Amino acid sequence: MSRPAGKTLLKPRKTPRQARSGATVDAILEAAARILERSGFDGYSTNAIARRAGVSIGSLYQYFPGKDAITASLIEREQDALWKDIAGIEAAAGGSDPLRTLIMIAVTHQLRRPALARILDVEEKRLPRDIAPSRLAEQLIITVNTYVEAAGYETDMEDATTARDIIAIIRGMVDAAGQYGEHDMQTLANRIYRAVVGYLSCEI
Amino acid sequence: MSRPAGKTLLKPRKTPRQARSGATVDAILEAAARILERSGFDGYSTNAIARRAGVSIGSLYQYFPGKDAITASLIEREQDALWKDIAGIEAAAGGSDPLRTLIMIAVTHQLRRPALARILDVEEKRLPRDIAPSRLAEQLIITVNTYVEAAGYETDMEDATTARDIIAIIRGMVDAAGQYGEHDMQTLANRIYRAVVGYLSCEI
DNA sequence: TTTGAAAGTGAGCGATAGCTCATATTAATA
DNA sequence: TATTAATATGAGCTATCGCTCACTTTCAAA
Repeated sequence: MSRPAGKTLLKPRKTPRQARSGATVDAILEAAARILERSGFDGYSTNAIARRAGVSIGSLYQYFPGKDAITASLIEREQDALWKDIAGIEAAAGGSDPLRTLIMIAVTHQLRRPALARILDVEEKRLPRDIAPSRLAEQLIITVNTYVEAAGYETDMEDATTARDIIAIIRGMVDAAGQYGEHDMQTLANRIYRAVVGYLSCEI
Repeated sequence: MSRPAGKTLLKPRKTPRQARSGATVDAILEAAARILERSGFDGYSTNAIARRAGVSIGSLYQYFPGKDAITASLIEREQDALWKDIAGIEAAAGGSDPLRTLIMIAVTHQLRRPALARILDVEEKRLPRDIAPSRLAEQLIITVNTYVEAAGYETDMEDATTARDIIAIIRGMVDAAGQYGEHDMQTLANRIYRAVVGYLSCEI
């Protein structure tokens, strides 16, 4: 329970050099994910994570400086996967509507492991600013801004209000859908698309 | 840390009969609120709550069966205040646009104590279903449905998808605004209104 | 092989959390 | 004023948590 000052580090203290240690880190992260999505914060302890990963508590602390670091790494892992998909949009030519594709990716991602995604969203907000991953948020704003302008709508590149609003709309609707156990991704994506386009078009 | 089965009660174990005990309960709730909005979950312990409330830990447990019950009561307190404002809309004639009024109320409420509101939103999702207050959600859906139909838009009263989407949009945008430290309520309310009306009007 | 670094182990420490209960105080009732 | 129910107290119990460290095992380079 002790949380001395200067202890909130994000990065693993040791970088895996051999294959087996990489597997250990993966096992720890996956164990943490499974505990979180099955029982929430109850039972989400470092000892429980190590036990479920089939790894000793000592090994866990060889790679993570603290419990929050595990959660942060987990968030980063999911965000990287999401960002990888999003970054693929540009590669896949500009044939279809990139905004629509973006929404579909967000929906797909959130509904793949809904319980985990939702609890990580919550935990991300709870984590101290200096430990929580934040790259995704900035990258997303830029990307959304680009797509919105490409679609012919005006935006304010400076304060990025429009992009932030759109992201807030998507996140809000996708989160709610996960909460209510929705599973029809197409329908959900359509509704979100309506909200976003409606917001951009509305001239009241 | 023990959390035996059957211990997750929502209601205070004892109902205050004298004035002073009512004051005790209020002091506990306000102390919990202050701790939460000032330092988040760090330091949000029953002992700390009692100390800040100027009340003994024993008194705290006379009225609350556990820590979660305090948080739940706090959420309920805020939701009741919000609902009281919303219920006042109908009383205040149907002169202006009720949807717009509803949005303004939500914005005002969230930005009055933004840190507290945001952390309670998070905690509400984290709390076990059987202990978290849920009346507001149901009431809100009905109200929003009514306003939307009064404004001339079609809705599906059964699955309440439209109402839920609108609530998700409002919550998402208001939460994000609180996160980014926005304080201009009028501007924010206008943007949310655009999103909601846009969603309702968009025919894609 | 030898050898040293990398990886892995787990008993157990210090801290603190949630919570109880025997007791004291206060306020309403007779 | 005497009685009793309501309210308040806080030392301290137990459980568990995050985490350390002295130690063993495994692997790969020499």
